Amino acid sequence: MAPVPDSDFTPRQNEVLASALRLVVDGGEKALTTAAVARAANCSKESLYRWFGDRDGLLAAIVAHQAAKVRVPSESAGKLTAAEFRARLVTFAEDLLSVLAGDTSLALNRLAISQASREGAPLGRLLLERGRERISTRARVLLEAGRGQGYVTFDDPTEAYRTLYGLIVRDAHGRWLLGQPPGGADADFAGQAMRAIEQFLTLHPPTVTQGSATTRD
Amino acid sequence: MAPVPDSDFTPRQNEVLASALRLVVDGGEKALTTAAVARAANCSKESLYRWFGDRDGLLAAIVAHQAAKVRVPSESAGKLTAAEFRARLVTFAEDLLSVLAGDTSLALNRLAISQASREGAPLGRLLLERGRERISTRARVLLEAGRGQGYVTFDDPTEAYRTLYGLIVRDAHGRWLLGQPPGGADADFAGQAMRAIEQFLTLHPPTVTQGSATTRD
DNA sequence: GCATCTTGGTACCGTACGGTACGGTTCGAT
DNA sequence: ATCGAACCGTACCGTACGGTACCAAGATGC
Repeated sequence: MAPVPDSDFTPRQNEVLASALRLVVDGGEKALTTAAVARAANCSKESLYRWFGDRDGLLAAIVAHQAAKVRVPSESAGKLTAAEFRARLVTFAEDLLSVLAGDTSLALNRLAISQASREGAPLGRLLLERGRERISTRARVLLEAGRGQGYVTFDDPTEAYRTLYGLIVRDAHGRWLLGQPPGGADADFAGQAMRAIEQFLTLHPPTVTQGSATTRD
Repeated sequence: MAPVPDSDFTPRQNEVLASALRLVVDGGEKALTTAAVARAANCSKESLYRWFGDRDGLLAAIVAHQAAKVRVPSESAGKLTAAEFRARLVTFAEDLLSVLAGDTSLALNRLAISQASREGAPLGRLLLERGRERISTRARVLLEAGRGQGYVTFDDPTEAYRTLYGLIVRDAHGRWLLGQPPGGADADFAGQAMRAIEQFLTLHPPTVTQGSATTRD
């Protein structure tokens, strides 16, 4: 039961964390004062401190709370045709762009980045381990499945994933983080995703030419 | 002569801004209090406010000050051989990685990102316009010169540049911003640069096979 | 009814920081 | 020599925020 305990937080605490997340998404870190959280969540500051220790603990809890609900479709990827494999890649790319462009992702990344100068950078590491690492794992599983079928070629899955990431995201994430809204060509996630996969498969071509369903442009 | 007026700041003011930059590089935004700046720069808070208006003005001045000293090698790129063109691309890639991994770049990007939630996000726009835009312009000039000679193929220079950026930087900048130090394979800027250019030229191959100095694998 | 626990609400404290005022000093202009 | 501007150093003020203490209300057990 408890398919995923969300985190080690009680329902009430998760409720409070959701409120806090709303605050930080809307107003940035500056808006995330303990008093504001208490008011927004209808709880007392004393409870906040009892549950999360201090403000940093609250921040960490917010990140953990959100990271816990990053559900990876698990992919399974038992047996795929070449076209299915390609479609999975495109879907992954679209998902990645959607997530990175989302309000919560941007807000949490900004939060973690702004705290990254502090020694240890626990928030950044949390985000890397529970966010990016999960996503990259999903992609690597998919890539290795494709390689097993000869749909794609590479030596190091991590290296291949990083190239894939670069082709999908390019400089968009950086621009979004700096406040430039996803407009213009950015917004066409589907088109960006297809282009990226096209390029990726050009760099890591299949060993067997099967189907060649994709028309070059 | 004042080879470049740095900005519209007096030498003394630039000196103060340099001190402030040191502060923010070392200790993050939290360390950048007006009192600390005044102490580090041996100037009075009153002067800070007279010169820069308020704290936000100071932040903007710091960004402008640093952006002003981003010197682009201008490239000129009059007539290049294929090998020279390729070498220029590799150099650009190495420069880009070096800059992005540098302390000041990371500190200023963190600063601008942490303020990006504020409406208008003036710091982020400043960084985009005076930092990234300058760099991308340099790259686009180079790319168009290469296209003129048939060393590379693309339709839209901006699109091509973004792909180039993605292949060079991949997810490294994001990881660095989150506090993960440039270690392991990341640190090999030269190797990363060569790989990226190799991949880029594979995606945007020359129209004329001249020299073919690079062994494709 | 009574004790105990948890939680919400409010008041409070200490501090840190943005911003201002003022005295003293240097330095160039006249 | 004198004036005035710019500037440094410091003291000061108001506020906002992190963190704590205290009290009231409901729940639970006996």
